Amino acid sequence: MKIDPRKPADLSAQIAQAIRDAIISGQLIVDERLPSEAELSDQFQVSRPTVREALKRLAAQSLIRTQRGASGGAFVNRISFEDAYSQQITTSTLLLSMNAVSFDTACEARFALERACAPLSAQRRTSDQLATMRAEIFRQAQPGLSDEAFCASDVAFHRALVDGADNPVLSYQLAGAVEAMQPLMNMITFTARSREEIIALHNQIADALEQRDAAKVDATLVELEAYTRKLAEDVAQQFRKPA
Amino acid sequence: MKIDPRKPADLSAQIAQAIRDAIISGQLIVDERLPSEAELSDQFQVSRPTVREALKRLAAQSLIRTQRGASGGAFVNRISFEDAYSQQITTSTLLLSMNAVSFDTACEARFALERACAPLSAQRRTSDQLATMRAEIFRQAQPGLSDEAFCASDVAFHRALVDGADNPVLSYQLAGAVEAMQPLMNMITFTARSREEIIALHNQIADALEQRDAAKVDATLVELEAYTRKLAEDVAQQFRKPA
DNA sequence: GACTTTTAAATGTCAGACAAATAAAATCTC
DNA sequence: GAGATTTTATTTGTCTGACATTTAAAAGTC
Repeated sequence: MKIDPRKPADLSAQIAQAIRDAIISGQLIVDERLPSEAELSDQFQVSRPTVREALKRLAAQSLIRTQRGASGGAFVNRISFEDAYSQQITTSTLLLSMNAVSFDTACEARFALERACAPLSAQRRTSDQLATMRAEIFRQAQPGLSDEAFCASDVAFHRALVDGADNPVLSYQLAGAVEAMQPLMNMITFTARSREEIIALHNQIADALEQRDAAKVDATLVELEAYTRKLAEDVAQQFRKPA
Repeated sequence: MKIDPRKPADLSAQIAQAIRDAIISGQLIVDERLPSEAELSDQFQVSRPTVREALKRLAAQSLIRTQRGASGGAFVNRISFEDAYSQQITTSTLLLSMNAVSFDTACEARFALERACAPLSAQRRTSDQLATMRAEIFRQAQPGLSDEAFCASDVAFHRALVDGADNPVLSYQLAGAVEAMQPLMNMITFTARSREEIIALHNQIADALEQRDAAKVDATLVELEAYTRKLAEDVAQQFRKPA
C-alpha cells in the first residue's frame, strides 16, 4: 500500500485510493482494524489531518467505520444492502436531476427493470408481500391523500413487487431506479380520475401475482408504463400552453 | 443550512449532510461555488480542518470538485454518468464480495437486467454496436487468450448489448451488475470447450440483434444464463471433491 | 497594447495541542 | 479472592496557527 510521491497534490485522495484498493482486493478483510491515524501518517509520511481526510472519504462511501476510545480505530465495514441502497439513491437522484434525463428515458428504464423482476416475483412472491401491495392499494384509494403521499405509496407498492423476486441484488439495483424517479413523479398532479386508473392497474398486477400469472403482470406493467408516460405528457402540455 | 449543536460528535458528518441536502434539494445548483473553507468554518462555527473533512466526504461522492488558487474553491459538481458508473461498480463489487451473495443470485440478477435491455437493444442497436460485439466475439475466439482477458471481453460484449438499448439510465444501472460480477466470473476456468459454447451463443445473440429479433435474443440469453450457471456449478463441484 | 511581474485569495499540508470516549489495567473495599 | 471503583493509556474528534502551492487578477513595464 503505497502512494506516488511525485504527484504532490491531493495526497488524501491518493491515500484513500490506496486503502480503497486494499479493501477491494481483499488485502484488508471485513472488520479488520486499520492502523491508527498516527501509524498511518507514519506509514504514508503525511500528517494526521491528511490521513483523516482520506479516512473521511472512505467513510463517506461506507467502506470504513470508526470508533473512539482505546482499542478503537477505523474498521473495514461490511457494506450492508441498506448502505448501498441509500448511496445509490443519492447518486441516481442527482444523476437524474442534474443530467436532464428525460422523463421518458427514466420511465423506460424503470419499467424495463421492473418487468425483469416480474416473472421471478410471480414465482416467488410471499403472501406477506402480496398483503403489502394490497394495503398500499387501499391507501392509494383513500380520498384526501396528498399527491406526495400517493407517490410514496406507489413507490412502496412497486418495491414490494420487486422484493417479491426474492433477489437482493435486483432489489438493490432497482431501488435506485424507482426511488430516484420520485422527484420526477412528484411533478405529476394525480387527479381523481388518474388515480382510479392507476389503482385499477395496481389491482390487476396484484391479482396476476396472486395467480402467479407472469404474462399478465408483464402486460399490465406495459399498460402502466404507457399510462404513466401519458400523464407526464399531459403535464408537459400544460407547461407548454398554460391556462 | 444548519447543524445541530446538541450532538457534538461527528461534526464533519453533520456538515457534509447539511451541504449534501442543500445540493439535493436544489438550494445549491450545479457549478455554483460554495463559500470558502474559512467562510464555512465561520458559518458552522467549527475549525477549518473539520470543514475540510466534510468537503472531502462530499468529494468522495463526486458531489463537489475543488480548485486551487484565486477564484478557486469548492464547486457543485455535475455528476457524470462515468462518475456514477465507477461509484456503482465499487459499491456493487464490495456488496457482492462482502455479503456472500451466491453466484446464482448475482447471475440471476444480471441476466434478468440484461434481458430487460434486450428488446430495446433489438430495436435500436446501431451497426457500430453490432460491430463491437462481433469484434469481441472474434477476440474471444483467439487461442492463447487468458481467462481474465476472456472475461473482460465478455463484459465488453455485454456492455455493447446493453448500450444498444440507448438508454443511459439502463446502461448505468447495469454497469454495476455486469462489472461487479467479474471477480466471480474470474473464478471460472474457461476450457476450450466452454469457450466454444459461449462464443456460439454470443454469435447467436449478435445474429438475432442484426435481424432485430428480440425473442431470439431473449431465448439465447436464457440459454447463456443456464450455461453460465452450469459452469459455476462445475467449479463448485471441483472444490467439493478436489482431485 | 502586449508582455511580465506582483499580489491576493484560495486550497493543500503540516505540527502540536487538548477534549472526549472507551477499554483495559490497577486499585480499593468487603 | 470477588466484585466494584478508579486510574490510565490509547484512539479518535477538534482546534489553532502556520506555511506551501496554485491560480487568476491587478499592477507594472516596455
